Amino acid sequence: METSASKDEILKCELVQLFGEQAENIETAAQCLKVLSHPARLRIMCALREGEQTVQNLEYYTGIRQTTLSQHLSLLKSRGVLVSRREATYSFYRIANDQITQLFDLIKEVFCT
Amino acid sequence: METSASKDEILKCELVQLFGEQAENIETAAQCLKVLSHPARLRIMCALREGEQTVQNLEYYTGIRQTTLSQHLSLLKSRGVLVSRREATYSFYRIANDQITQLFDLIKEVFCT
DNA sequence: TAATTATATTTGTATATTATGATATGTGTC
DNA sequence: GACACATATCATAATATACAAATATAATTA
Repeated sequence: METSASKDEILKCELVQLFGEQAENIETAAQCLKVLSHPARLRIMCALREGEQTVQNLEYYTGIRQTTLSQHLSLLKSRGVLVSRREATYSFYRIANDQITQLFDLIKEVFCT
Repeated sequence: METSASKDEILKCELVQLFGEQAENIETAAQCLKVLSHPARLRIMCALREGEQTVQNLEYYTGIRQTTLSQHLSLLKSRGVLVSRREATYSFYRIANDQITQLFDLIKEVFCT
């Protein structure tokens, strides 16, 4: 295998062709997948699939304790997977956008069929 | 929110409805996503998308050092994401099945468009 | 204003992951 | 057998993550 001085250029070019416009996309994808790759957070996603929920409902549906749940929600939100709105004392969380929903649906399809 | 004695049954029932036949699927999905959720391993997947490659080619394409690469490959293989075959001194790695390929393609679509 | 409820943050600790250098194995060639 | 090459494994140190208890905040109600 040739290891010329332009190795890095070739490498970069290959990866761009393979993954898209910017190598940065890989970082973004890895970040998002990482945040989804936890049983507790997948359960949260399941519970949110049909629409927004309060934290207490999520606590009930997922069986995750409030402090832990709040931390997972905070992480999911900070990575753009979820968004939330406040109404009185309640926080409502929901899936941030259709792309995430689509990705989640395929994950479900791949692992649950 | 009611917190009756059958809370666990209800919870379990909800999750089964939401995610599939067994809650075990969630664990499996989390495991697989986790192993994909690393920039180096996504680059490996990119390089393998069009077919099998030797370790040295992967080293060249991804820019990951041999020891590190070998460990990532080992992890991907042990989780069923990749398979390998040996030919003389070379190891050829490839994506294990169509489901994984399909999942990877969607990830690419979601994050690179 | 005090008490209550819903949610968020902080902190400590245990565990997992990562990259690296050193080393080992396995295969073909001289 | 000695050597070179491709790949795998091991040990370790740095870093990241997970969970829970305690505490804080924010809105509501008595």
